[in-house]
Amino acid sequence: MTSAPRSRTLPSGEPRPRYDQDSLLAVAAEVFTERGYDGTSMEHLSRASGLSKSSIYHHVEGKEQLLRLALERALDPLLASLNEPDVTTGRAVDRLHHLIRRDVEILADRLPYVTLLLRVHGNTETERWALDQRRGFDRRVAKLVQQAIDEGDVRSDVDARTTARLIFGVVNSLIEWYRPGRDTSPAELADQIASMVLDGIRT
Amino acid sequence: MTSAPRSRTLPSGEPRPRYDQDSLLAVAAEVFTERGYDGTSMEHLSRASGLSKSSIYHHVEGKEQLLRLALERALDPLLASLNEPDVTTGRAVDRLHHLIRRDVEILADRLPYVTLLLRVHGNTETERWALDQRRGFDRRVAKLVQQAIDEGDVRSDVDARTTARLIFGVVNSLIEWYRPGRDTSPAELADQIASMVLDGIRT
DNA sequence: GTCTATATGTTGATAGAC
DNA sequence: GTCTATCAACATATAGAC
Repeated sequence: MTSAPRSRTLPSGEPRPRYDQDSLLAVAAEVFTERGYDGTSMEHLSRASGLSKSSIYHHVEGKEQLLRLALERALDPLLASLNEPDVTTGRAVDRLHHLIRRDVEILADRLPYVTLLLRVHGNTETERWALDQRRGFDRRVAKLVQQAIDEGDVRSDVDARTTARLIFGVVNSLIEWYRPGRDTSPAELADQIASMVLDGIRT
Repeated sequence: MTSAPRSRTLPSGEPRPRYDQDSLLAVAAEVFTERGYDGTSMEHLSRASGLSKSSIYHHVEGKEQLLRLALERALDPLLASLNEPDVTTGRAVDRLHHLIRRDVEILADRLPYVTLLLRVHGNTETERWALDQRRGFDRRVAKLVQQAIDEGDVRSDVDARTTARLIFGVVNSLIEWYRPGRDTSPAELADQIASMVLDGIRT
């Protein structure tokens, strides 16, 4: 698991992330991702982290808080991507292009966290919250696609909502097989995908 | 999938739901699909089916057998689609077109079963078996894409394996939102998707 | 901050009456 | 074929010593 420098003073604004909580979170995301949230017991997390079960409770309130923190690791950059300059200015089809590239990069960068996000079932309050955040994201992408259709750059024989869903169907499917390091670089992959997707949807 | 009571008329008194293995399976697939396999307890299945837990054990050996039967409902037609005449004769790009159309139809027809298949984590023997079947399917699709590249009909700047994965990334993402009846007809959807995908990957 | 030991509830599965 | 009652195993979480 990744280790982070511990004693550096961080810029104010966010509560100082605790080293132990962070590395525990990385382990938890990996195990949740592999076994599913429900299929993961505190015993599994204990073995994977090398901590006893009760020591884990020293760092986090419980299993569900680990889930929430891990999901935020995926949701924060994804939601932020919608507000980046490249995605908020210019022709809609170009903004869409940037968004696709950006989100492939985020997915590659935060793979276990995004994988977790995409596999969540609405069994707990935290899971339902995550699903709700995803829906909000999807809605905003659909709006962008609609704009691109209105501007005449994207085919209009398929409706915007469907097109938006298919686009992120492709992007999100990366979690099933993409492994940074082993496969193409994130930037190159992002180019290939954006190119294929746009060839498929353009007028 | 609706939890179908037996078609037979029941003896006098209350219309107690009677189940055979098939209708129980439909309920199980629905609940597994909604809550995840690990997140589903026999108690959940009991409530959803109207049977007591122990009555469920009269029909099936246990929870994992329900999973296996449900997964076969998805895997059988998917694997069979690879051997259909339209998919085994002619130019590779056309066979690919047929395969995409066919699998969108299968997905629409067996939605809860395919959804379950695509969400499985390798925690149990049955789950690992399903993952293995999926890998075999993917390999055969990748071969077909490679043929289409060799025949000059599909772009060669992205490798066959990646292209195959992206194609079924789109198709499989349907489980996230497609609902037969509410949305476009399966045939129409299959056309739209095949069209977009092929526009994206053709030379 | 870590551990062992344990409280308390839920799980998949079984026994046996009707 | 259905049910109620029950089990052993395992779940999340806590107590308290070091």
